[in-house]
Amino acid sequence: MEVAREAGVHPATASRALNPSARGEVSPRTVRRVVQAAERLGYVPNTLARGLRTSRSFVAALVIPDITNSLFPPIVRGAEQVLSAAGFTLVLTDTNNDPDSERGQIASMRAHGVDGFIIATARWQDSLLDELAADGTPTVLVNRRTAKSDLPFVGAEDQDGVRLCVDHLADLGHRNIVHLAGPSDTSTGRERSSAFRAAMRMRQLPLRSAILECASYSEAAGAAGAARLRASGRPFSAIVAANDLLALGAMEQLAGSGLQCPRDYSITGFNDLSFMSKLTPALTTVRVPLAEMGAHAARTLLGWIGSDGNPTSLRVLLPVELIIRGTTSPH
Amino acid sequence: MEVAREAGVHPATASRALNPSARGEVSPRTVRRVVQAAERLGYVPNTLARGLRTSRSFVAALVIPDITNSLFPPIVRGAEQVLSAAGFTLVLTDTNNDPDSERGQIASMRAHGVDGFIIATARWQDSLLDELAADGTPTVLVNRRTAKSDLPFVGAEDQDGVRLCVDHLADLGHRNIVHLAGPSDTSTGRERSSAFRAAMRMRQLPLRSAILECASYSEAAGAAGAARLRASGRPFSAIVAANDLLALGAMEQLAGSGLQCPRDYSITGFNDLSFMSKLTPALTTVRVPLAEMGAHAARTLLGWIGSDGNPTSLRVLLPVELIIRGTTSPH
DNA sequence: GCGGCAGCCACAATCGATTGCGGTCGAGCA
DNA sequence: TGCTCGACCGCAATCGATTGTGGCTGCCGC
Repeated sequence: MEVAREAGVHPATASRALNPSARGEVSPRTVRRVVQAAERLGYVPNTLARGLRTSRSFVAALVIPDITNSLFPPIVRGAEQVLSAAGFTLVLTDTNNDPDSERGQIASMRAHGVDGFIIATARWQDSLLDELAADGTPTVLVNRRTAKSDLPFVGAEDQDGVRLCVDHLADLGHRNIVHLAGPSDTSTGRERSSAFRAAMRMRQLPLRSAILECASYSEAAGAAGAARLRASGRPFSAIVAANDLLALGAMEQLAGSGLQCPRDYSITGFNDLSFMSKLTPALTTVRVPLAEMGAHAARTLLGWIGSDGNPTSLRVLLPVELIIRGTTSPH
Repeated sequence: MEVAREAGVHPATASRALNPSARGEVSPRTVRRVVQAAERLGYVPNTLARGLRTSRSFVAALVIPDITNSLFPPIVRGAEQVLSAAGFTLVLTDTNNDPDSERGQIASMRAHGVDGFIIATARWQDSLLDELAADGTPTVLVNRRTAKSDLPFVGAEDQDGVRLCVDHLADLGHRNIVHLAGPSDTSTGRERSSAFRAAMRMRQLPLRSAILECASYSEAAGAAGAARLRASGRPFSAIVAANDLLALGAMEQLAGSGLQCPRDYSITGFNDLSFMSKLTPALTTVRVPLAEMGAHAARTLLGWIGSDGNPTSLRVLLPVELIIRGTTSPH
């Protein structure tokens, strides 16, 4: 406020004049003087000083494993838009899939007085998140969640998505459907695979050795999974991959051993990353409203921060949609 | 330091004990007591308070136009890794391609006491950046630069890239090569198009109505450019697009009027976004070391911040590489 | 035995904004 | 005229860390 002392008033008065909710305690004439002085000096309040006094920094942190994975940019964008519209600043941290560096980053963010976290890196057992939940730091999980669901979570209707895939393939006449599952230390891996099991049972299709868990959500892991599938000799005419990258890796691997999609087998992905529609054949996949997820997570966080109390909703699952393209065909 | 007063010493002493460079002024015994007390309490220094006193926040801001454009995530990642290794925090802001919101975001960042900026949204005439340059805020431009080059810039050898494309096409026998240029309010648009002109002249190829400027770097603008090219009746057998998205849009548009690539024409892109190698036909394009660009920009910024003086290098251009794939063929 | 020096630490100011409390002044009323 | 009340504003503490200055203690040398 040193600057606005240019108006010839006490910093306390200037502070009140500039603060809409305390402006009533200052005469309109003084308010005018202060506002004009502030404009003249191009005054920007020092958020650090304010944060120090009020312990509110209007900063929210978004923690993601790898920004170069096309899954995350839409989430980031959705969150950014909501947050900046609410006057919040987004700090992004990319943990590089490394729990240790995640720990460090989150500690650093807290030292910076961040008001809350949106976390997209949750593992199924995640002690770090348990700690955050325990000490009441406003934290919202997005895309993945932890086993204990004591933190609000914004995700997608994974179960629906997988069922749509299985039904679609079954309707096309496929019976030997296998699932390239995601890692079991992620909620998406677990839930999509259990949804696969349920959907297959519903259709009375064979489940024996129909699920292969992949080590990570990457093309390399998808290729490795497909290689294991081939090596096992297990007959299959269709694959439900737990996400798009696994599907891509599997297709590449199978192409290497002469299997063409959709001539020799069908495959579905999950997430509908950008460019999936540009591939040849274009990938049949489940579209997830990623930007909405980010935006909704941000809104949930803002609600929590604003209420000073507990979060409002504990779990929100956004609807998904099956996008049928070229990688699925009748059997 | 209230917390470390648990050690029974004055906060000033604790501060010095915890500060490696001032530790000499405190007896080893006291240092040990303070360090132990800090560990016991799980002390994390309050960066706000520190920043308030020292006017150094160890935060750097990265300003990008649209995180969902695959061009930017690698840059973000490269910068993030360098910054967090140096103990800095990255705050990301997505301006949504809107200069007004960019102004607001940057003002907000400065209020937060950010130590410096990395900016990927530079326009050719950019008053906002002129202001930043004028008042000495550490700022590094990445990918694009402004007309006045008073700010350090980290980019790619665009000239080389375009020349490689033209030479490659000319070597394949193409003579009627046209350029889908980027917007002229970006440095990349201007420089790639002037490089195109130079390369064509070098090869003694016809330049008449060979350059079509696109309104933005998007698929839609690329499609519009291709439509204009068709409508003009200008003969062509090859296109040098100013970036991958323009190439994609053009290919889609031309496919709509029956022209197949590479049967009927060849085309090259620029940047080598992820998934460009997965298309059919896979895009021949210029690979730009995006992550390196981000990392180098971050290092340049850190150098500036650390030196308290002026930036070291004013312009760095990283080498590019032509990746020949399926969209170019002999004529 | 006393002056001086150095090592170690405490005091207090500072960064910029917020906020409870108290003081001043003018108006209204008896 | 004197008292009260309320509007308005200033004082000073506070948030947590940093840092220049000064004071205390103990040891050394003369």
